[in-house]
Amino acid sequence: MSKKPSISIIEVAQLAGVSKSTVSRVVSDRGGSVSPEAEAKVLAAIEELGYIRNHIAVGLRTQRTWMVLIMVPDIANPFWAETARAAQDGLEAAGYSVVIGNTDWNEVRQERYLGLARSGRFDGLILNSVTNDLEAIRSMRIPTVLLGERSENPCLDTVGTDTLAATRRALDYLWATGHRRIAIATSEYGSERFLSLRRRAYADFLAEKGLSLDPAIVFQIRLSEEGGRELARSILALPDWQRRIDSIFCGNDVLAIATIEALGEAGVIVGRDLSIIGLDDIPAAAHCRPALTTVRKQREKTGRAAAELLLARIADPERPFEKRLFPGELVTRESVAERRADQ
Amino acid sequence: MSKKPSISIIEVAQLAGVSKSTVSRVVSDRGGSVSPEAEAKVLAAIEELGYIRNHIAVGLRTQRTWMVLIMVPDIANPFWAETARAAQDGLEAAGYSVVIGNTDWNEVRQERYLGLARSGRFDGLILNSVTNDLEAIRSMRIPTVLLGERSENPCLDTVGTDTLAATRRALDYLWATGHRRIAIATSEYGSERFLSLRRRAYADFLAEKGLSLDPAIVFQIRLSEEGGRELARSILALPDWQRRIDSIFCGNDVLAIATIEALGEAGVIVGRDLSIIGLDDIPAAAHCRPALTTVRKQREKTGRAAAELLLARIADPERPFEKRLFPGELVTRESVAERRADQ
DNA sequence: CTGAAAGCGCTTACAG
DNA sequence: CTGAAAGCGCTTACAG
Repeated sequence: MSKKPSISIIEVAQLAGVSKSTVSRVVSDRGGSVSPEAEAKVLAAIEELGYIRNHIAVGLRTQRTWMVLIMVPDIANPFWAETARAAQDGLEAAGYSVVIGNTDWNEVRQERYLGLARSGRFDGLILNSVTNDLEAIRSMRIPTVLLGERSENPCLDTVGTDTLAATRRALDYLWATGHRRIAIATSEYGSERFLSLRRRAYADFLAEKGLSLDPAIVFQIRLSEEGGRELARSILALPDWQRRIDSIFCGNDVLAIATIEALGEAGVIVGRDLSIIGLDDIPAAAHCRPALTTVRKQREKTGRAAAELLLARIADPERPFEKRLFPGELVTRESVAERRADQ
Repeated sequence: MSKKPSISIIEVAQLAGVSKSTVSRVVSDRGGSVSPEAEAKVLAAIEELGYIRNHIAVGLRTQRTWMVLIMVPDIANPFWAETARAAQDGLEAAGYSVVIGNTDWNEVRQERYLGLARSGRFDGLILNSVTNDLEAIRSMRIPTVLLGERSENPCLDTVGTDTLAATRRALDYLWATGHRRIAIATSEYGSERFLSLRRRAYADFLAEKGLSLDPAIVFQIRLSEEGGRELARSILALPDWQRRIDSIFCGNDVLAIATIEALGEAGVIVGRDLSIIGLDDIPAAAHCRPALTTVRKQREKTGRAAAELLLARIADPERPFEKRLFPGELVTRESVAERRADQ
């Protein structure tokens, strides 16, 4: 395990009896301009020496690393895992290696990864940003695609779900099943310029139905298991909560499922005492009890689209920004009760 | 989004009126040997120019990238996600950036990532290998720690759970609750030199109890949701299966939970008609119905230990190999029935 | 404390 | 088809 002497093209060239230019020509697969004999000698020397191309050096020279970084906020959430996997497929097919950065909803970590990108280590970035400072990301001038819409006029390529419409679909379903005291629980990146799309859909919905927005039932919460336990506590702590809330739209399934679980431990039966609807449709949504009614996001398509847009951006840095949003699809299961509409 | 002109220490040096050596001394944090005035001028120039250090170049020069790659077979499995997260904490504290590679149980992908490592992009590797060719990994001479014991005499640093003991614990519990026709379902990396530790524990257990090994109830299956559906099908396809199997040890929780689910759809009630015990204790184990009895692995400790061993290896490439195994802990829930011991 | 110079391992016009 | 040379952006002895 000692520092390997690191054999380079120079040694290969010597052994093969050619110049290092020639060695470089054969190892860099840009084909052409090497005689079969020379190539054979070089290949033999490479084999004999166990030469391995140093991509750090290649990267320095060519300004290309053939690596792409996908940054997600929660590696343990299957939604991200599967979206990343789909993107990975598309990128690898184009010759890139993909590597994942877990920001853990943490700005410091995100900054750290962005620093990596800035310092030339990746040819492209796919990320779900933990912050709203998209401008900072854009100004890095690294090909980037955003996973998840963050504003309506993007300054970056964007792929994701039409969150406004998906949230609306969930809310409409709650309404149709007779719910009138609908709460929302979602994370908030906290600037008024970038009011979360889920929150905006919620506000629009209430306004349209002539309902007033009760700040006490707008929960700002991390979209995680921990958030779910916290949400359950917040609900239960609300004086006379059953009068004030008959249903909750949760910002994602992980939160929804954890909330159901935590509420269950407190004796509240979701799907009867309280309705919960999620967003994502991760595998666990079908497995938990009660099974979660939710709005499905199209992970596969989203991931693939992310890869496509990134490849297009790398190929042409000047092309206009593109946004590709996919519709969500309602999946009804057991966590939403049917109430009489006049209740 | 055009190629940035990439301002380097040369421009900074010019603007600051010093040599690039001096600039380098201030940006490389090895402190020392720069006058306060020079430093101030350099810092000002950096600020004005928006200089960003190119780590590809640094990496080429210093042979250090300050990046570590963690390779896991299934990013969507919370077990890996959390273990990786713990390792990430330890590594970042030491100044490294960590990035995750998802091999998806795929040798080609693993090879691709190893290629990245070989070509100088990472200072260290933490991986759960999809193959048994540990020698190939060792011979790369890159600081590496294995996540998960693969053989008893390791040629690499290893951290993980004492799989032999953990499996044994699960089997003993099945025995203690009266099960006598115990099946096993786990993946197999397929060489006799490296018989899976789970399988070995199983064989030892049967031998000790004087039970014969029935190959028909030794299921070789991928440790995934898909594997669970396949396993359910295999069980159901076995003629007179209820006579032949009263319980199954599943190689991990993802497999166990998916199997419970699939069996449930076929009308088999786990915890009554059949007992299932898992390994890992992922969050879903507590949430599924019936809740899964399993053996808990210590993800946090494992991840931390991986970081520690890797750091130690990087610091001293010649130190003897170390193996750190943590015990598993039985967590009883609902998926294992209590049978009369004489049944 | 500071600068000139060599060099990390490669690629790429430029001649030939 | 092939080689000599310059250079990617940095670091690091070596002098001073």
